[in-house]
Amino acid sequence: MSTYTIIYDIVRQIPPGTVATYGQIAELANLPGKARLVGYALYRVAPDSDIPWHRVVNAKGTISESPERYGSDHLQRVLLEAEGVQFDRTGKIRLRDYLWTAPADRESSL
DNA sequence: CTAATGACGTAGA
DNA sequence: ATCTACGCCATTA
Repeated sequence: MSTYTIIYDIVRQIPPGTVATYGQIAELANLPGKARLVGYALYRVAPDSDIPWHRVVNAKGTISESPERYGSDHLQRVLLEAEGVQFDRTGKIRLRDYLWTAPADRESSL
C-alpha cells in the first residue's frame, strides 16, 4: 500500500454525478493540507483506468488544465457533463450542488 | 543515493 | 473577480 493507493481508493468511491476537490480527497486520505499530492497522484492515473479521476476538480470548481495532460482535461469536462454535472458560462462547476459528501461509514468499507 | 517532476490551496494585493 | 508567491512531498529515472 503506497500513499497514492490510498488516494485512488478514495477517488474510486466518488459516486457518479458528483465531484470532489483535491483538498477534500487529501483529508479523507489522512493527508490534510497536501492537496497537491492528490493532484500528483491523479497525474499518474491512466485515462482509461477504473478510477473515476474525472470527478476530482480543484477548490475553485474548475478543471485543472495543463499542457501536460494532452487534452485529458477537456475529456474530464465531457465525462462530467455526461453524468449530469453542469458548468456555468465561465467553465466552473457549482460545487454547492454537486460536491460529494463522504459517507460516515466510509472507513468500514476500506 | 540524488535530481526532476508535477491535476492544489491559501493569503495578500 | 484576478493575479502572484509560496508551502509541500511521493514517485520515478
